[in-house]
Amino acid sequence: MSEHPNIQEAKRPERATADTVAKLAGVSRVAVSRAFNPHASLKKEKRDLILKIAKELGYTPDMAGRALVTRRSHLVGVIVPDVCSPWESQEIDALTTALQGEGFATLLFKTRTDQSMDERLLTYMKGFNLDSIIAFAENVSPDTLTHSLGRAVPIYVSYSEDGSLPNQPGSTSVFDRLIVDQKTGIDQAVALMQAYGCRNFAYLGGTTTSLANTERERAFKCIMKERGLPDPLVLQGDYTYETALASTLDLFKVGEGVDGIFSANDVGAFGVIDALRFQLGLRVPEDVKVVGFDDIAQSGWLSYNLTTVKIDLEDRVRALVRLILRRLKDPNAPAMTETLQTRLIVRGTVGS
Amino acid sequence: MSEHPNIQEAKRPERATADTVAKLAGVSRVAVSRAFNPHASLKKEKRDLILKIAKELGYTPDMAGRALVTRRSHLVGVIVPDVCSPWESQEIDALTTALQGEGFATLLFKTRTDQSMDERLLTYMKGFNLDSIIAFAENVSPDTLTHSLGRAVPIYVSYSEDGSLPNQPGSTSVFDRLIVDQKTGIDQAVALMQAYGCRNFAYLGGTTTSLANTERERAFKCIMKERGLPDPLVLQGDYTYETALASTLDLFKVGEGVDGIFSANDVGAFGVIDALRFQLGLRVPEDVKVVGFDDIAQSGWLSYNLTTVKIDLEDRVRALVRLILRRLKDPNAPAMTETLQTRLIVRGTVGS
DNA sequence: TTGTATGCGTTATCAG
DNA sequence: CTGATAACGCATACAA
Repeated sequence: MSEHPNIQEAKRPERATADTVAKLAGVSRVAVSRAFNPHASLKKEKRDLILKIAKELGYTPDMAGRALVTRRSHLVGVIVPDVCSPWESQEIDALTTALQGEGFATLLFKTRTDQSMDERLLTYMKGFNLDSIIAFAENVSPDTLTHSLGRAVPIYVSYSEDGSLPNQPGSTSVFDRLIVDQKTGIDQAVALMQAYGCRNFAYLGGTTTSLANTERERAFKCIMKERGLPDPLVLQGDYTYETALASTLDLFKVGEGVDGIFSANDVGAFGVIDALRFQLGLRVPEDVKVVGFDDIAQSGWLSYNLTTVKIDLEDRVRALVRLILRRLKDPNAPAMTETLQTRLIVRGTVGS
Repeated sequence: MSEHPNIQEAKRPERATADTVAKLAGVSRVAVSRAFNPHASLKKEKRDLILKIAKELGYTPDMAGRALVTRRSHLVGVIVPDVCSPWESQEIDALTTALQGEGFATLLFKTRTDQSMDERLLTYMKGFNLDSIIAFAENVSPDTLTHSLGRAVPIYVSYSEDGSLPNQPGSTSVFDRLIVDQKTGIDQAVALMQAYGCRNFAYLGGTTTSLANTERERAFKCIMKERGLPDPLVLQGDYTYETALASTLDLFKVGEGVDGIFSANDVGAFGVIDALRFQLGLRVPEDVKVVGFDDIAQSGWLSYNLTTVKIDLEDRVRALVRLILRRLKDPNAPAMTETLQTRLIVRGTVGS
């Protein structure tokens, strides 16, 4: 019926805009905006009408337009080296759920594990104007993050109370922290192994550049000393099953007599167990006792049934979300901190 | 030095904008825009100057502003019921990497598995103006997706060639599809089990509402018939380890004599194996042979060493990215399709 | 409570 | 090759 029918543009209809709704409702487009912002004042019946028409038209406020003026993107960036490692995927899962509940969407960024974080990814991320950033990758320093990202205050997960962080040259940048106190859980683990007669301990590490690993190793050695136990052997690792398996084979080729192995993560512990059982003909826990770290879902599976130090995932995610929300409420507040405890989950890989 | 020093605003500096760069470079802001769009024509030395100044100022084009006018958000939505299930986390990992390489960021959305997809999530997603959407969740129909989302053409993963899709009432909406031909792999699995003497088969399903499961079960039964084998017992499942374990216990409480179990996914197969070995005192593969589906990384672990039907993750992700890019190049193109093959990976859970 | 005017940061269009 | 101008969709300040 139109004078100039445009065949090409007929196919994919443009999204309804606030003006469309306003026209149909007989109000101004500001009223439409207000209808979608609960705190704005608008006569109830008018709001209801607008919302009804909006629903019919399938109208939703455009986040890009909104972000431009409110300076809030409702986007939270998550930087991970590996989405597919069980612990991280479980954390991302919980985090996404929690953030979604608060109206934020999770933007996933992957760093290449083998390579130091390049600037390109950071400037790329910056363009999205993230409201917050959580760095699970440990090869990117908070300084770099703070400096190269705009409004977002990064959240850094660290594993010791004394504020040690990578590459900080008298850093003045503000960032929030989640501190995991892993000493309690590790002490419980060592106590249990000791009670079951372990004398020769080995520590299977994660990636050497990893802060979590460095601090875990430090805490483990410290506790060994406190308990009057000899220094543990240290095995090279990288948090993967394959490396853990290989390292364990190496260990028993050379140094014999190890009867207790503490792994920096659960997946590594699985590799240790499989090497012992299927390649070395040793029994777990009778011959060698094994403890892991994380308490991922797979640790409860009967084939492994792993005794492990648990970081409570729900607690951890709640703490992260608290940090994000508080920071958004007051962008200029001083650095904030949350602390998390760990505890031992006793299953079948330490016993007699 | 300024006449009206503003103490409050001094703390968090505003992001540099195109105008800032333009002023310092002595050009118009359009030139700055062009400097960041490779296809735009701009004298080389001028572009270099702008890029250099931009780098010094830490300027990056704002995606929100850009999206507003280009109508491209560079955001790809991924809908998943569980990020933490191994197969999905591995797929998300690969997909994020691939998309990042093409300049897209991955936006993660979680659906509650136990509940049908509610409209709120969809309208919420719509606000982000996604360039594309990949639905790994199967409780949301492509019609709903197409209708309630704006420009984005959804990609649907289906498991049969005949176009069967959930809730399609003569659907006219356009959506692209990735079809997984699982029959080849399943046939190889049954052939192998048959060769090792399996006579009484059981099928452990995934979630009953899952399309993948429905088609997997149909294919399995069809192949059984083709090979002159009796109808398999069907066990209820939901893709989880725990349910698989419980279902297997139930199975051997009642119906004895099952000597071959095919699980709709690998994690389920792990549950089956653990139930057989640790709770029922049966040997795998000597007493019962087990085959899984997916070939997740954990299937190679020695404790399970699972024979399984593999979907090639890299192929799958490449196909998805191809679909996205082609659709963006031509938004009005007719529905597109990619097909994927499956094949058996032989390990230790079928043998003698 | 409501509407008008303005600006957020960018690119498309068009004129030079 | 370059610059001025308008537009994208929205929320805020201000005036009514």
